[in-house]
Amino acid sequence: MPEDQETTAAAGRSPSSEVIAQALKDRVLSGGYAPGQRLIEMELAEEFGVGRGRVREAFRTLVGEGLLAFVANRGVMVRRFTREEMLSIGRTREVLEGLAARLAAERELTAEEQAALSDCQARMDRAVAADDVEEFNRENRSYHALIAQFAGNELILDFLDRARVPLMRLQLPPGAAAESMPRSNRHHHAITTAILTGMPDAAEAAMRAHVRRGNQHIAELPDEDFQ
Amino acid sequence: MPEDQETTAAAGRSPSSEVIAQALKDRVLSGGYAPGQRLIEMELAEEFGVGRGRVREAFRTLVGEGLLAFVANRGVMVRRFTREEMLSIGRTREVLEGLAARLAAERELTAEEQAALSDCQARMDRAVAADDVEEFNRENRSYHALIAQFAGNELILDFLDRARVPLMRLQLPPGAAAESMPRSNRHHHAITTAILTGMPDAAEAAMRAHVRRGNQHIAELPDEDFQ
DNA sequence: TTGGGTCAGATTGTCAACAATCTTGACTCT
DNA sequence: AGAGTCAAGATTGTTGACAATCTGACCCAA
Repeated sequence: MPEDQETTAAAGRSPSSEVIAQALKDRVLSGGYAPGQRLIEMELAEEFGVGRGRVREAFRTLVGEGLLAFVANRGVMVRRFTREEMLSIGRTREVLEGLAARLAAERELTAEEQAALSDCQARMDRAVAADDVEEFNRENRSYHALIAQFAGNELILDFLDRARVPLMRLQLPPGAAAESMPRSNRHHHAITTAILTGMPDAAEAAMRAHVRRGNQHIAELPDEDFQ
Repeated sequence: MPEDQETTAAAGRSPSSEVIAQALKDRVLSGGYAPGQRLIEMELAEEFGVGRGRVREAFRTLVGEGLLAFVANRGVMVRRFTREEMLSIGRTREVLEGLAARLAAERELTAEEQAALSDCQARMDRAVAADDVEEFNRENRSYHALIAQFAGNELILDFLDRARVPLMRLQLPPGAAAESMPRSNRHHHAITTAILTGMPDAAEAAMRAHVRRGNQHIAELPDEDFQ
């Protein structure tokens, strides 16, 4: 991967441990690394053009954040989840996304924020009309990220990042398969309306129901999807 | 602190980075280190009898877990929270504790688990009757820990650990001051009953109300408590 | 006094070398 | 063939030494 080399190593001279941690985090969250994949200190040290110590420290940060798993004398690997764990995590995601929706509805959103939410909703509507699953998934991700951001609560953002890790493994946001796309978008409409009209209870309830429906989707996946 | 030296350094030969991280974590959570206090690599390296690298890696883990704050070229310090941050975190804690109560109520608790919960409740009752704030605080902590454990969801345990960090700073669980002790315990009774009788909705609602009331307490603290 | 400059000590940042451990594959013996 | 053994290579664990940076005290001039 030579172009990757250029973007990461050649850019700023000698990236700090934090920069490396962020780069690795992005790769894990975007699915660049597969779950269970082992990360080799030396390889990454060479790729980033630094000593092994810096890579080790980046590893430790990500272990603390729960993205990587550490085994003594074997190094780190991208954390892997069983179906039960994913369902547990999904349950947690349910209340956190619900809280984010509530907080967004409680806040006085700025005109720009309201527009951003409406625009995102409109793009999802178009994607559903065009039956474009890819586009819908993209916008769906933005939609949830937007709401979490509007909540204005740093910890929720952190926690949701972590709670979304296992979803990457399934490539697509749960419940966004072709058949469930229209239903998912109906949920979105209920949430969008509740937030824009300032109804916290309704926003939280709608979001929780929405996420719960997605988790149900995970429960129904065949065993093969979990190795 | 010479006796501390003995308990940590002299015990097992050369503690690993993880052991050091755990030891530091305990000190932060138990108030052994004050918020804002700077931790010096060399000091700790000598105390534990290891090189600086191991201490640095322990630091990085704790930064990832949100216990320590890192500043480039200045090292780490025990993380300090503003009142706003504490309220944001409290809000998150509200839904997480609520979910834990719900999951505990949804599960079929074993006889032992039911007894443990009842016993804890009884001890709190006695503490209230005896007007023993110290004892009530201790049992209150056990009570919440017990419920989180009964939820059987690893991630909630992790998240709640993190969300409870800023409370340590205030020495006592919020809402457990002498005057609010009876009210706090009335809440506990509602929660205990809902869990033992298998009423998830009631358990979650009661727990959320309980935690929210505690957060209100934080909002009313004088500015001096936040430095 | 006050503002700024500068220097020494303290502390963190970084690496490369060596030690310890694990993994792999070939080899042997039954 | 199968199981056990061993050695070589790969990878992680650890440290000490040196470089870079920050902090605070001191000094001097306006």
